[in-house]
Amino acid sequence: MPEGPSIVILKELIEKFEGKKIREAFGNAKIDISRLAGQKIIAFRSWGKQFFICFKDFSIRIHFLLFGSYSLDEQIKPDRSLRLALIFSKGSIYFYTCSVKIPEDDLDTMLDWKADVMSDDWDPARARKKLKAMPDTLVCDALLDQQIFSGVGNIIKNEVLFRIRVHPETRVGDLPPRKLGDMIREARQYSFDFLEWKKNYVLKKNWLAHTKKTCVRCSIPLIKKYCGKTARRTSFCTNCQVKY
DNA sequence: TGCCATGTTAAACT
DNA sequence: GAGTTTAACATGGC
Repeated sequence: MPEGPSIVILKELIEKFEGKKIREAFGNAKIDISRLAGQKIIAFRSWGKQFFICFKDFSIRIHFLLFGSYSLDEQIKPDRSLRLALIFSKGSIYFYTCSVKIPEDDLDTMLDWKADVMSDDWDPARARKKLKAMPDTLVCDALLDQQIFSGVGNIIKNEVLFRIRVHPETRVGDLPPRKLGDMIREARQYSFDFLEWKKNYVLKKNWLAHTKKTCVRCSIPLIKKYCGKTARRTSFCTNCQVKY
């Protein structure tokens, strides 16, 4: 569920509730749920893996972490921890096992919208600038940095590095400028491919490296290693992916 | 059945 | 205090 493209899918599915008034709200989220009833939803916004329900004077931030889920217009699913339910005169939204918060700060001051790889405001030059400032960081960690590539998760990381044929333990500063450009471009491009595949339920089928045992290019076994400071699972080919 | 995973935060350390 | 490591959270798929 949690990578950026999945949140974009949620945003599209939920759009019909924009401008609608909440009739009833409940759940075990640790926020003041009583203030929600009667509120009109001004907009839904997404920033990377974060999803925002915006009202006139405040907003709710939903983060699905690893196990979060949601359902629309359904009965509440049993045996799942219901964090927040929003009931409308026509339809409903249920959020399960996710983080629910009401941020103190204004979203536009809190978030760099140009860092969201799925956004129309995505700014690759800005990403490059941020990367230039951290030459010692490994590329596998850099791709997961939400301040640079908001929305990129572990799947996208693995697939991008395989696509651009770069070893995950390459230092950012050691990447040739062209490869750095490739990484920034593919972080966005793969996210959109992810979006289309996910919509068509063929995401897994299109994985080239993530969870794979052998290289689709040269057939040798892929390395599975928990790379970098983030120590997330990384699959890569020591033959096809160059360490600069 | 047990292990592991599309993630982040906060506490506990050095 | 900084930077780090560890624990916690919680569900479903293989």
